[in-house]
Amino acid sequence: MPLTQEHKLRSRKKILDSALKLFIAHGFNNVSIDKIMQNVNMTRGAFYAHFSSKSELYKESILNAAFNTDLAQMKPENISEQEWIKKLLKGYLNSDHISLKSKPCPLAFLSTDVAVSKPEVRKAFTTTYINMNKTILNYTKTYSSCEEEQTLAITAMIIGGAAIARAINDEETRSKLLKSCRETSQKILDGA
Amino acid sequence: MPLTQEHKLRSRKKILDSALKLFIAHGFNNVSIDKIMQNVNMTRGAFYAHFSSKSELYKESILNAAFNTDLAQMKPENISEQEWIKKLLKGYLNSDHISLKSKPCPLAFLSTDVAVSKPEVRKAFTTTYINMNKTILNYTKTYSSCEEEQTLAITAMIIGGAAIARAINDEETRSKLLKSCRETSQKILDGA
DNA sequence: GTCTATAGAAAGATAGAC
DNA sequence: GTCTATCTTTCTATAGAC
Repeated sequence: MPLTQEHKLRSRKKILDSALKLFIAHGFNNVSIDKIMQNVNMTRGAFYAHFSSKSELYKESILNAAFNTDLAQMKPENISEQEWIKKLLKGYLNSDHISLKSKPCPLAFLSTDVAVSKPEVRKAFTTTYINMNKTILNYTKTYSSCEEEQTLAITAMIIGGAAIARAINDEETRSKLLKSCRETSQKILDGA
Repeated sequence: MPLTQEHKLRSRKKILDSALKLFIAHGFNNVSIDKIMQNVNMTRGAFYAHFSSKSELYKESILNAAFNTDLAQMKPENISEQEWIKKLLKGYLNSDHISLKSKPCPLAFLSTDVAVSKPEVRKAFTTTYINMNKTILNYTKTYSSCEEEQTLAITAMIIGGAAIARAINDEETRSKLLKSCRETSQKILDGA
């Protein structure tokens, strides 16, 4: 790969990571292209060498985020499917995730913005959501009678739980909510 | 009550309803004060006789919406608590609710916007969320061993389910998701 | 590929007339 | 209480130099 192209790809990746972080932290409309580019030490002009519009950036940053989540990584070989899912759930319904200290789930923190976005953005969100459920089902079906209905309900619960936990500003309610979602989702899986 | 004050209250209520509808349909930042006022046949100047800022309007429209939900109304005397909850769940996880044809739940359709809003807005959201759980628990505890943990998990599931259903643009996935949440939430309540 | 400069549009909030 | 007019800021996107 030529040096210039590799350089371009590195720039692109930096822009995508910066964009997602800012979109989640402040909302799509509250983040200007200027701020995103300043965050990676570039200027607004350079942006359009990578993306044709802010909306395209949004779509790409969602796909990039989905690719980076813990769930999208390979399961470590030394632990079981059941342990892996338990670990993932724990990491998801965790205050570090809610406060964006760990890799954020675009499904939990962007839903409102996505609902009013262009079709291409909603498509990226939809694909990410479907893949999340498929991946979880592939793990859970190896150790429980879990079917699609259960994974759809569980992902709704954990995505909803994370979204609410981030929106509310009462710490006691937040930790009760996260605990309830952790325990109830685990129960559904174990009992299924 | 003087005629002018009654008139003012009527105007205020119209603005609040218009605002909520538009905020949910297009997102907080995509709705200008101009559009909200045009929607009730008034101009931007009149807005500031009712609210000091767009953010205050947001807070008040969330509280107004919470007051108007089906859950906030009295249970009809001729049906049981269990039937009432079942009916409410059905109405919530319903395509009419997702497409905003029935009275929308601010918790499901505003979470991302609220998460990046001013403390007063998040406070209104938090109070609404806590009240939703209290109200549900008051009904469910009359017929099942349902406790706070179950209501927190169930509201996370239905709020999350509604939020995702609105964000995705695949009709088949949407109806599968809503059905799963309806059935699983019902099972948790009946089994609790 | 990245920069600076700028065009063009839109928004929140205020001032003053009626 | 509601109107019109305006100030001021901010944003997306483009143009052209290097």
